[in-house]
Amino acid sequence: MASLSWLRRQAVGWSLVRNASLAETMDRVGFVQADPIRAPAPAQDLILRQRVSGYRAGDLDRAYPTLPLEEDYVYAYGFVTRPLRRFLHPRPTDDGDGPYQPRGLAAEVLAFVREHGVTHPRSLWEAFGRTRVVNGWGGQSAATTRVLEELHYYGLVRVARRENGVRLYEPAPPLDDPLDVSERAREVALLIARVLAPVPEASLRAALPRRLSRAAGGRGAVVRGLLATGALAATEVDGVRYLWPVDLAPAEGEPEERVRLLAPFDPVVWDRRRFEHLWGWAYRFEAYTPPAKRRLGYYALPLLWRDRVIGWANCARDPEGRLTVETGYVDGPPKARRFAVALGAEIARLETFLTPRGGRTVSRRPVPRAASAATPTPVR
DNA sequence: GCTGACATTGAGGAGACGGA
DNA sequence: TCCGTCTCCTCAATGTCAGC
Repeated sequence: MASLSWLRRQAVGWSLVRNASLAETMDRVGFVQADPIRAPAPAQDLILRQRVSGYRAGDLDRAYPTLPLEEDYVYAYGFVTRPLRRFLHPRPTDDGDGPYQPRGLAAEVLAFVREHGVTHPRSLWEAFGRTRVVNGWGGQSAATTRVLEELHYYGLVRVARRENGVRLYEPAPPLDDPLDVSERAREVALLIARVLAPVPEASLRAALPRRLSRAAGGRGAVVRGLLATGALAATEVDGVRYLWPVDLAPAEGEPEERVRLLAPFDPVVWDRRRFEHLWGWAYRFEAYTPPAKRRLGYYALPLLWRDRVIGWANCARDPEGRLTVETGYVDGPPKARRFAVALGAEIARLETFLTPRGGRTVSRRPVPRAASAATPTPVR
């Protein structure tokens, strides 16, 4: 019979597997969410450092052009393995009226990219001007950049590489023989279920691509189909139904005695519904919260001890370039000395991860500090 | 209760540019 | 040449509300 502790064990054990290489890890996980905020490093790097031996910040960007990877949107924006492209594309349009057809500026920009090859967004300014449009976050972006994003979303261009975080696009190869839409929806659902396993059924449904699922009979039908064929296993704990791909073998034994500072978008903590059920408190990502209303910090990293998320940490560089790590705890820090040792080891690993390859460590000594942030309300 | 639509919120880094 | 300023790019998560 499954229990909350069993779920915690699987949530950590299934996700935080360590592989020798980046390619091996990407093959196993299939998808890694991206976020550009560097506090102290982009989310994709913070996620991969927990899963790839010897990983350093920026390794993914450096390896991307040589690995069979794509940037794409699954349940969030991130990096996927290339074989998944045929499940994600062609994307249905919102009106359901046939495949996406670029018009106007989009058609002109697509023609430009097809003619010139790898294209920096800035190089479009000369040809198409610098008209500004409101972006999805209320800010302003170049109209041509927004069009590139649209063409990328619909699979007509791909990200060739990044320069200082800026995406350079090139024409995407055409899709051979598009697959049946129901098969695509099932494969995407299985991918998401694997990344987030064990995942509450409601969370899995909410994460499925809306238009693709609708074309396949609806989100509920996609999940029911996977359960009916035995591709997904299920159990219920506290009235919450959890699902996972049936080929995942349950993790056995005691959780590793280790502290991990996770990315806000790490699969272990991504689903806030599951987070509150498994660990009994509400973690919130507050980069988009007004400073006066923040309780955990601008970019609080969930702090995992063994198989429990017991607090959070904010990392920054002080004026001398030293890494500062400010921790906070829901119920105070564990008293055991081995916790303090494990936290120190994690901070040292973080410092190494942030050190450029072939470069020198910016700071000699990390500076851990206790947080004075308000304690979040436990979930009842 | 579920779903979808919609509004709201910001920091870090790079490059261009102009003045000292 | 240096430095300060400005502009641009990067990214979803979250809460609320309406409709079913």
